[in-house]
Amino acid sequence: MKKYDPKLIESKWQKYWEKNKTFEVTEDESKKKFYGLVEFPYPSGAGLHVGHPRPFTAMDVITRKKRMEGYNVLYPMGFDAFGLPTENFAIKTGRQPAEVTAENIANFTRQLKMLGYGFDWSRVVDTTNPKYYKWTQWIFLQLFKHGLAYKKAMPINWCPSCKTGLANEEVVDGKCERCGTVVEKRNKEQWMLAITKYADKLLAGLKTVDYISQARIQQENWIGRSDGALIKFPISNLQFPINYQNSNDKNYIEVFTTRPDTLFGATYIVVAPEHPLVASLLTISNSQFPISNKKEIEEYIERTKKKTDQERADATKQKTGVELKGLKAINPANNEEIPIFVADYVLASYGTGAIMAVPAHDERDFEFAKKYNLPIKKVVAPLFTIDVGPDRVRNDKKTVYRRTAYMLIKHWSEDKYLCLNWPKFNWNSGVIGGAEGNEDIVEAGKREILEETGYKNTRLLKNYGEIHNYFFAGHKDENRYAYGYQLIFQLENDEQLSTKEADTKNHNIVWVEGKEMEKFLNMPNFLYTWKIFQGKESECFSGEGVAVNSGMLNDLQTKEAKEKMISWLEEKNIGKRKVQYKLRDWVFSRQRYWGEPIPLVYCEKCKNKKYNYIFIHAFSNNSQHAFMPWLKNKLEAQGHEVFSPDLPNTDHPKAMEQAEYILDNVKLDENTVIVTHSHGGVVALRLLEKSGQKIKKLLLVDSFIRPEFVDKKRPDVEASDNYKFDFKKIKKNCQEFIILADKNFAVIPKLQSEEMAKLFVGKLIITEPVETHFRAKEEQEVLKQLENDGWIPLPESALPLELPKVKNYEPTDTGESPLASISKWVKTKCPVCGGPARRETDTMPNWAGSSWYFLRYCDPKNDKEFASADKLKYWTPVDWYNGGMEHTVLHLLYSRFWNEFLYDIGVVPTSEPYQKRTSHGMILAPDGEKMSKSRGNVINPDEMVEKFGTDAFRTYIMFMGPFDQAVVWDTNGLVGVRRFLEKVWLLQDKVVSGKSPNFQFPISNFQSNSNDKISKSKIDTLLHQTIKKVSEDIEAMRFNTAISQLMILVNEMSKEENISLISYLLLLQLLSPFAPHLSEELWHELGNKESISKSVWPKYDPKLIIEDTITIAVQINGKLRDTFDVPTEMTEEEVKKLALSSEKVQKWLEGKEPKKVIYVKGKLVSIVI
RNA sequence: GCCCGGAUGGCGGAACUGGUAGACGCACAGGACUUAAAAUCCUGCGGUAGUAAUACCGUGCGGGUUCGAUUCCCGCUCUGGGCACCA
Repeated sequence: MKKYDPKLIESKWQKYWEKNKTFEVTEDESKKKFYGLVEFPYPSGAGLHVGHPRPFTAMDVITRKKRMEGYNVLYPMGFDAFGLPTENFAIKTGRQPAEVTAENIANFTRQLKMLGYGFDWSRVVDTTNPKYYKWTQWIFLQLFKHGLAYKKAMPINWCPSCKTGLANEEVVDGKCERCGTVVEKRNKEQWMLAITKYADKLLAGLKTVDYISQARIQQENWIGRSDGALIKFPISNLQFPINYQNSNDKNYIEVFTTRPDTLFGATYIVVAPEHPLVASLLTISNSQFPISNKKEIEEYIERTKKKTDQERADATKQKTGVELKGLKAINPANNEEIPIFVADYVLASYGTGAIMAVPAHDERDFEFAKKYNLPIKKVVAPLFTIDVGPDRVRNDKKTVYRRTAYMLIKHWSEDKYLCLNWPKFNWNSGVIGGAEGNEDIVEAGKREILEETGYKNTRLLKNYGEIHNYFFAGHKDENRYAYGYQLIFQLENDEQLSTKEADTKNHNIVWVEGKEMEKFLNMPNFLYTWKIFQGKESECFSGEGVAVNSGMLNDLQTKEAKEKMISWLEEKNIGKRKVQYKLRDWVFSRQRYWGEPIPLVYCEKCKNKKYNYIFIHAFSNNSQHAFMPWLKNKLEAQGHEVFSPDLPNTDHPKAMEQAEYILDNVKLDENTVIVTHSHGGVVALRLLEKSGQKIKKLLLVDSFIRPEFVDKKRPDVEASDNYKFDFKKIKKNCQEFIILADKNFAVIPKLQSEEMAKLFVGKLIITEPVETHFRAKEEQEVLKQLENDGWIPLPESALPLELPKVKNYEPTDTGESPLASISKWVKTKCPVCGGPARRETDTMPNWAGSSWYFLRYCDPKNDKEFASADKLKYWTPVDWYNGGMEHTVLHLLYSRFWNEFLYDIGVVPTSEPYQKRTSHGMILAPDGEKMSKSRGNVINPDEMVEKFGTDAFRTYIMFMGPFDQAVVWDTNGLVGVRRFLEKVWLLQDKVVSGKSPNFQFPISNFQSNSNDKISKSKIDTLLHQTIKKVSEDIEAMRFNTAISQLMILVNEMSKEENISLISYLLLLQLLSPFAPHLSEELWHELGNKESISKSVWPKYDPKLIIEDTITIAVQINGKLRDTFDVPTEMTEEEVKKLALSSEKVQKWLEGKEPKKVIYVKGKLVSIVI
């Protein structure tokens, strides 16, 4: 027998697989597909470290097994190569990033091939290859054309010393990583992607996929849906008249709150330092608006600029803020005037950037209010409803409502408290007293103390406000709903009535030491009050309860109170229901060189171009309320022509008649833009069909193509047309279609809008209008869709827009992208008008290329599309995606967003890209730290493979520890795995039938019932148990226990004289996903001609895995006292009898009868004495 | 600070759904083989007491539920990941 020489056999089989294209796949409809995906690596200069192979090996094991199970397996690999580290390295060494990247990819490829993975190398992708990023840019253009990309001023990190923008990573403790200067925020116009428009879809989609719960929960939290309300707080002392009905944005502050039920408790307003109100107040002259502390505010804002969002949200730090002195708001619930603060604990990026502060019921507001001495008004009382035990509320008893004082009474000098013990009801409480009629609750309390305990002189220490209690009062045989008040008293002295005079028939008076109180009190409300008094529970109550001191909301529980408040706000038009997401739009610009150029140009001429607008209004409109007069005014002010006719017969319209009316009165040309509303859409379609003249744009505002409405009540509209259109002709006559739909689909059904978008290949915008069905009010979205900001997308034929090769690509000192200084590249022609234009100089973030790479793998060489529909249909969705914990939020969410969008525009077949998601834990360096070049603790796999061989390395990586947890690298551990493989190698000597040329391959039907009947020996049982365990463990990613089971099997086999060929071949198959080279070698050595990867994965025989005897444990009072073996089929009675008769058990029983004997089948007998 | 995980011998870890804690591997100790070493094989290996049988303690800490808790509940400590321009 040869010696086990990994180097020799590993390179031999790697060449064999490559030559035979063992792992290359094509679409094969006859087979079930399996798409296994791992996150493609960032090819850094340091090369692969031992952390990389963990997920790659795991998925290699899974896909090798799937392949043997008959699946058509796609397991691809690629490189995510744009990014900061390469760029910085290239700058430092004066080289080209492209050059460095190519080298790194070559090195990574060599290392990956060395590790023997079953990748389909013919499909490799590289995000920096123009043939790849052509499609990244193409997808961006689709996003842009569908209104999901927009420019917005966003703060960037700015180092005033280096004069460059910095990535968050380059900012350490608020200072520049390079020079240590304090980093500032600077505003810069950036491209944003409107991922927030997909918030609800991304949230809903999570319910349809199989993600590890951590990933799902993290994503849900990141999207962060909260249900609440927007509420307008009028500013009381500006000159504008306050009128809710016509309020405009100058005289109110709008807040978002999740607790509209606490509006009566809002005692001040806080706006974020970046809130537009603050800036506008500061620019307005002092004489007009008396802000007396303008300077203080300016200084405060200056200070917050230097903080990160994280520092600002840090609840441990003291909250700071400044009042806008001279300005007041009005709480619309009670018309009280309240102050307004600027404070940085409110973030501009969430909600409206302003909050109503309810210090009694929000911890942050509470802390702030304490610090600045602001009023705290309690409007929610905790509610304790007893629903278990003897005091539970009884449905068959009447409920009596009472005002009640719940009192804790401190001794006059010592730390002890006057308490009551109620023997009949098993209550331990403070003193309880009911109030009579309108009696003051504190007076009532004092009176009751006197009556019940006899103490005369009491002084109120604290009043913690209301607490409600709902329970069954046994002594009165009725349910009690107590409007409780939490009062803390102190006795002034020991002056007391004689006990006879006091009423003590139901309770005993007890003095309880302070430190015993928590144990003593057994009524939940008293315990709660005690904890507040001790400072163990916050006085601020942020939970749900019952509304109090809240006018019409009083007595309602939080849920109902919220609803009622929202209805009231909507009715009065001072607020409305609002779903708010924590998710923010995606900052898509980078001021860097090494990224995909954004394929847009800016054209001043196109921006200023004037258009001829035609407005086509709806059914039953007339000149009294003509179509969108506000829009006409705005567009005319910008210099456009607007034709907004009163159409004939609007009450009984005929679409064709109206279309002809327009054609008679206005001329269409290439600069014509038509805006329609509702029925106007039908008219516009007839117009386009008839005219034959090509126009610029058609904006369909909540329009339709069939007379089907949500309320189904418009006979005149149904009769207005036959609704048969020549869509081809219509499409040809208009360059651009925009469909604007009402999110609530209250008039026009959703399906119609979606259908139109598809028919016209148009941009579908779904938005929530100010007024349902976009009736008469000013709508920002309508204007936005008409305005031209001068950004022109490159035509598809101009893609890829390649990165220019330049010497100097360092960050500039203006904060602009390095590309901005290359004037040859920046200056270009407008693809629309041919005039001079300038290119966008920002590049895309690294996330872009990785947001869709899994789609490209399906069809990596296609130069007509990003991937063909057929191939996508066959391979997607990814069946199993494994990646790092560190990617469970951003990368996963971004790529889900892109895929969801591509699905919406009809170019990918599934809305969710990944069917299943798992995560691996990190491999830490031997020092327990993250491996990184800068720490100098990187372990290189080259070295390990050299020393131990690829198979040992792979097997060890899988054996190290639980796959989803972090593990520390330990090279010593490799020794054991190498020994294990040696053992497997040596076993070939024990194979009995030797090489058997007559053997039938494949060996899929090697079951106990085959001709080669395996007698049920100990080894066979173990072998089949191993088949079961390894199969199940691989599926559940419990690789470590799969391998330990193989070790157990091999150890047992080594003890045998002989082993059968069948057993050995089965062992090799089970081992092959982990150690493919060794298995392949031995497999062929024993006479097989085909690769082991083409053999059929073994199945276990259920009859063979059952053991003949089982061990039963005997516990006495939970402690193990004996064990014995019994035949598997023994009955419960027999086992119990056997257990009781055991000598050891008899000894522990000492002749006593056991109280209880519990039998757990096949496991143990538990005896209770 | 907020969100999501983790903690078991000298070390990596195992333990199905609440049922014999420490499988498997490393390290270590003793022995066999060998002139010797390496390799290999055998034995032992949580702690304390005891020659032993055995007993008690033991899964980060403090409580609780249970016949029985590494596993469930409450309250902490330490630690890993993420926090929107690292990938």
